[in-house]
Amino acid sequence: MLVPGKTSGRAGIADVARLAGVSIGTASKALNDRGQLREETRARVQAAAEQLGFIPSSVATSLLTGRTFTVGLIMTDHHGRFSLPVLHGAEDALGWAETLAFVCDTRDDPIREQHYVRSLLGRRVDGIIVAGRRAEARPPLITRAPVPVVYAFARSADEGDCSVVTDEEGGAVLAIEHLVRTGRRRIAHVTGPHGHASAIARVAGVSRALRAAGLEPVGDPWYGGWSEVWGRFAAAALTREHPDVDAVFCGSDTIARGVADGLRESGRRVPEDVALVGVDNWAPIAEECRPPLTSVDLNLREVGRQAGRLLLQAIENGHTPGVHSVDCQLVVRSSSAPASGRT
Amino acid sequence: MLVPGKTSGRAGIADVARLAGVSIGTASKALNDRGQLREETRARVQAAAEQLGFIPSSVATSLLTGRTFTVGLIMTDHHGRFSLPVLHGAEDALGWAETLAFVCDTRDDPIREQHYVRSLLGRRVDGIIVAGRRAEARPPLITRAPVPVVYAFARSADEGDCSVVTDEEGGAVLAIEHLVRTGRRRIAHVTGPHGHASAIARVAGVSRALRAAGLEPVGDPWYGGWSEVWGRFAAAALTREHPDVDAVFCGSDTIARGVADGLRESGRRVPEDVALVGVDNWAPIAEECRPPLTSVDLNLREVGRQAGRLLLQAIENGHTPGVHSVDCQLVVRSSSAPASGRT
DNA sequence: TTGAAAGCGCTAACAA
DNA sequence: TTGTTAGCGCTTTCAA
Repeated sequence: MLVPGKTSGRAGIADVARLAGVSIGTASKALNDRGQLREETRARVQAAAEQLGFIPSSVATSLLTGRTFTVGLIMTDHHGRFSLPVLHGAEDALGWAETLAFVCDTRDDPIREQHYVRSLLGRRVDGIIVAGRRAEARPPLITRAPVPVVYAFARSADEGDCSVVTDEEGGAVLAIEHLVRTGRRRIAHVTGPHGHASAIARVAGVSRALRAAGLEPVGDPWYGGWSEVWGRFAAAALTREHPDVDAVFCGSDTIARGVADGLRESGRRVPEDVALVGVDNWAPIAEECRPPLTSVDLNLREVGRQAGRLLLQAIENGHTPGVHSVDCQLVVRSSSAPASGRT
Repeated sequence: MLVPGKTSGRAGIADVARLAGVSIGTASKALNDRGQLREETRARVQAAAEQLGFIPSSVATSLLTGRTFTVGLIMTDHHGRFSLPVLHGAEDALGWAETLAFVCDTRDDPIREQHYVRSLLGRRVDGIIVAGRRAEARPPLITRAPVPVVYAFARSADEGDCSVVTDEEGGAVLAIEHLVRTGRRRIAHVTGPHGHASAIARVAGVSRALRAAGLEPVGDPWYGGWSEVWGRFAAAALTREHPDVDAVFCGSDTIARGVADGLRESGRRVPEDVALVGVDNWAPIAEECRPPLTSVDLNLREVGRQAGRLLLQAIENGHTPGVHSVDCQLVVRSSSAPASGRT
């Protein structure tokens, strides 16, 4: 089955050495700028390598050094809305092709996850990033990994692990502060399912920020789904029950878009009568919203960047346990423009 | 810099052999079910491996066999709407962790692409999948790769390469046929920018299907952008210029959603007065559309699956040049329900 | 300044 | 049935 020595047509260092008329060891030194070599020799070897299109096999050096400059990125989020930005951030931190990432989509299946982890370990990855799909804590990897693991976005339920998360509560605070600063006083909160970790965190942030501003909430938080339908429904009910509402903070851009449509259809103008802020800053929704939606960006890319950085650090200098939190960022669009001259 | 022999705490086959009281060679045979061994020995070795949590280093076997069971997946599509399904399909074909994929996002930067390719080649990937972002042909990889390359979604401009694409023209035909079959006769086509490959292919499909049905197009194709704003604008203009229009085929779900809103706001009911079909079957848009949108699915996952399959085939049995086309699939939702009893 | 040789973890011939 | 050895492609001592 295994045919040894299937050295493809690729040039090896032996070919380079032969072409340059030096020994393999000398060629190695020349190519890696190590040791003491005559400049002429070095140049000759490099020219030979160039000519042959020599690309050193990192398989060989990995075997030698025990390091592969390779990590695993496990994503559980099938459509990638959350995992992709994390991947991009990780790529930033991993130095654009310095270290490469094996991406594994587990489809939320623990069996598959285990498979992937084993496979990654067999490939001797230097570390693993686990990118979750939601803000809930997730169970740690089943397989005990002999390499560092960093959880991104969804933190590990094990406090001894290293996780990077988004400060969702802080994001809500940002949103409310923005609304207050732009003159809104009657602020409602429409969010996703009751009991959902993100919803809980944001509700906490809303309360905190409203209290700090000396404002009463407009009714209880409105729990529902993450859909536009829910947003439209909530908008209708909200204007009926609290006709004086002048701002709505929504648990997601999707909800916010529904609220925007719902408000418009019940005769309220956005942002003149009611300001709107969503969460996710998901371009296809936020930018197509009428009007374009002010939104809290979860800064997932930065989460990925941090995760990558912490992973490299763990690989080089050991574990950094704990939950590392990344701030959200408010992206202002027209849906929250001040009603009048109030600033 | 390179510290040789940094054998981490991981168990190696030598440890397994020692624990089982056999030689390394014997341990290898036992673990790989090769050679003739006493059953008892095999079991003892396997137990030892189990106990030590031994996972064989594929780095070593890769060096030996010249095959890494690893591929590169280059994506140029930053938000992953097109590349992710391709990745998932590829994972299907690559046998869920049998072969692992390094995912590289080039951000459409040729320099970065070159970097990644070199890095992949250094890691001795068995092959490369290049997942494009649009239906336009793309220039082939700059670096001549000594391994098979398959282009997915965006085909290579070089006909000698192997590409897997979606049959966009066929998708348009599917849409028109569906509309005709459900009794529509005055069918308009609103699409993206003039000159865009996808738009061109779809326009061709529309003409073909209309001609086959013996119908006249309702005016020329409406070229614009891929946005909802364009859809809304087009809907208004369309109903003004062609009040008898009873169906609109849109170049994307986003456009279709704009058209849906535009129609509703000019007093047309969807689907009672006007049926609507989009392209992409992008859940967050198609499902949130009012009403939920019938859409042509590009079958990107199947594109990825094919690409993976062709790549493996190329790795094992050599190159399969040419453009391989995958059919689209119509996903029917309420936006195209028959107006009355006509079937 | 260069070459020769050992060895990374493992498999597969060959020897015992 | 088991052990020994060579070697995959490279880096790095150490000797020349």
